[in-house]
Amino acid sequence: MITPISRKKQVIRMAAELFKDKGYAAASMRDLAQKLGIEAASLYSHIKSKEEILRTLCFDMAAEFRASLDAVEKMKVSASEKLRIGIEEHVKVMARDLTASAVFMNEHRHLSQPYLREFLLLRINYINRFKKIIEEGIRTGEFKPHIDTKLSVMTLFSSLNWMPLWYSPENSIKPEELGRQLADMLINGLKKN
Amino acid sequence: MITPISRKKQVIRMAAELFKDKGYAAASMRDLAQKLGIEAASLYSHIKSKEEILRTLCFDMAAEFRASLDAVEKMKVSASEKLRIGIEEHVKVMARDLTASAVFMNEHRHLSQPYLREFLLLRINYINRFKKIIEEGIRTGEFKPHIDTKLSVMTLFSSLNWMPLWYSPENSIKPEELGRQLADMLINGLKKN
DNA sequence: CCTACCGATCGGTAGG
DNA sequence: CCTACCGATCGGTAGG
Repeated sequence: MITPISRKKQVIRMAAELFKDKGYAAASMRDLAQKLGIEAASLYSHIKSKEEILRTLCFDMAAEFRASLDAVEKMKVSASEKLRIGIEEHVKVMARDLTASAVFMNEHRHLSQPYLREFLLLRINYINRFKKIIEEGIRTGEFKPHIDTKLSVMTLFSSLNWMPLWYSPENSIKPEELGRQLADMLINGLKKN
Repeated sequence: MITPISRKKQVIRMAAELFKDKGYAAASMRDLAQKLGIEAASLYSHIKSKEEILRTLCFDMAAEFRASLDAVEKMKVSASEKLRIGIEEHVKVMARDLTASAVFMNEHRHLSQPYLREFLLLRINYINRFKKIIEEGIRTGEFKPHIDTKLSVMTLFSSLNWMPLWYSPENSIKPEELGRQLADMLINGLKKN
């Protein structure tokens, strides 16, 4: 009875690749079955539905992001340090599964209700926690007083969330170094000062 | 004979909204027909195929981005000024049609060959032109010497390209101001210096 | 712009 | 995990 569990995970992992490559709606269960070398109908002995796979991928990633930020918020460091570490940890979580991260970001809108609503709440909550860090940095005088926090935080997440689409750890820098450089760019900018 | 042209544009505009909201693959021609108050079959007297609409949207936007960058490159200003103006103009082009911009960014992958290949070439070309501006800024000493130009330019485009998904000009700052702030954040960072 | 319709493909089930 | 199959929906065409 070890097989069913790991086989289910294998199905989900292959589905993640397929959803990333073709998009959720354009990826068929027959495509997925072919990747696994089985018949389409056989998939349903491992999973309940196509959307169950998407739900698993999206909510598992959400839980990981949340947990990483929990740890960062507890740290007794300055706001700019907190932001830097938060960015680095977010990158680390994505780097652990770039495929699932891409699905999380691009395909969550295909969740049906009430899951979609729940997902969006988790996401806005996560974003707001980062926004509070930026606001703290403005109050303490670490960040510029005039910055638009909503714009800043959305720009931050845009940069972070697209990373899984172009980053490949093989022929590039390591995730830790990527996170460090990304944080440096967003906090300190490109310009010499 | 004025009707056919504007009606076709109307079909494309409605399709853009639908593709943005549901994604290209999940948006059906019957959905589109319903939005226009006609039968699905009637769409084909205005357009040749579903993909023709996507092609029009993607390549029209690409042409606008290209034209805006052409103008910026001709300017006799410093690299950091060129980057700032390039960002502001990119935002302006997007703001002119946020819906088409969102489709351009999120749905282009559903183009079939050889259009997909052509589109990706246009896009990599555009990105490389921005990369050269950043490299110029490093040579002239305006930007930090150690920055990873590929990472920088991808971060830049991530920030820019997600904008159509969260920005709405009604209850927020104007496009020009958004472009200015976005450029400032990416070039100068959040930190006070 | 409509009615009528087509072949292909979809997610999923029954029963083994 | 398979064979056999279902109802629904897809993009698109013929002919008016």
